[in-house]
Amino acid sequence: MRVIFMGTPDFAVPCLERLISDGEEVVGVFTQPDKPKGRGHVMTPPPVKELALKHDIPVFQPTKMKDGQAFEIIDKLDPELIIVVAYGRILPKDILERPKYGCVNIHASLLPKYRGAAPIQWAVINGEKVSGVTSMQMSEGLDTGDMLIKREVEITEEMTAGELHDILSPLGADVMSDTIKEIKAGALKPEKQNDADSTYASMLDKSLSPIDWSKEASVIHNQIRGLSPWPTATTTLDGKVLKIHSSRVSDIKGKNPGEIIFNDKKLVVSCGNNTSLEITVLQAEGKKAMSADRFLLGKKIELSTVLGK
RNA sequence: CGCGGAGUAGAGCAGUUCGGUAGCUCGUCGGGCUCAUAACCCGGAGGCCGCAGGUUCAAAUCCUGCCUCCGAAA
Repeated sequence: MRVIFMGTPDFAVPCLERLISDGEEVVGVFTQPDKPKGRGHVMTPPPVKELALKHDIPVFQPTKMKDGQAFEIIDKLDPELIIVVAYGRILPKDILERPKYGCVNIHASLLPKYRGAAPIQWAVINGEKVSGVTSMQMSEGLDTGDMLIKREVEITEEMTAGELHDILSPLGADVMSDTIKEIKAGALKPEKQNDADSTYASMLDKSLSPIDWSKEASVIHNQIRGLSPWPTATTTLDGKVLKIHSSRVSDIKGKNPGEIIFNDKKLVVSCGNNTSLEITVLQAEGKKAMSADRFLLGKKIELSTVLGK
């Protein structure tokens, strides 16, 4: 089948790989423009672009989708189907309707929950026990299209958003592959989303990072793993920012929120409602991430020190 | 030329301001104590102080260049 692939970050890479290995005719790849990245602000192509170039697939990186130029390109490529995975752009109606089989999106949540930009992270932050991948027939709204295939995975207590990402990303490729098979077979039964049940997962930013130690330990734990590896939960110690990468709910009885109540090989912090949280992996300014016991070897933290102030 | 921080024993750090014998915590190895231990006591090994050059009687420390890592930028 003649397919155009649209996607940008790592999450989308397994899908493009699968399209290629499934033998689909990928006639073009759309991805976000290169951006300055890393130290020295080196212009870096998105992961999807690198893969596409490796396979000599034409790459397009328009800055606008609505000015008609994108449509023109797509019209010439004459695709039967467009697959969209974490592309990061809204497609106008004329593009959505151009391919014979329309546009299919692979979304990293169980729709209609967690529509939007950061479904994986918000599922973890909210302490969900399950997540998954949904493929849908795209419509004009944001992630509102009819659902085609849905697959679930469990979110465990200690799982981070990064780990869930790495599970859902290849699962997305499976769902995509199956969806295309069924399109060919004409076997799909699109299911409408119940808008009343929908929730929206907005883009993450650093304003979500600071930890409020007066919240319960489990809530903070979810925040920490949901914001890992980016933008990461943070607190402060001696006026310096500490990134908290990983934690565990402790059964020690908490006292004043933010207070260190255990500093021997383990680092345990009081949280709200007499709960407490063990910090297991953290990162000081200018340093690499390290386990709490190693951090304590070089930095003595007195009991009753209060974090976040 | 984008900006900020950092490289010292296997790990995490101090020492650098003001040049003068390489330190701490932990690990590791050996011994001791103990019913026993991840606990406690004694002892040992382990370092081109990121690399290269310069200044100096003398450089981890001051100067110059380079390398690597982290942050910032989503």
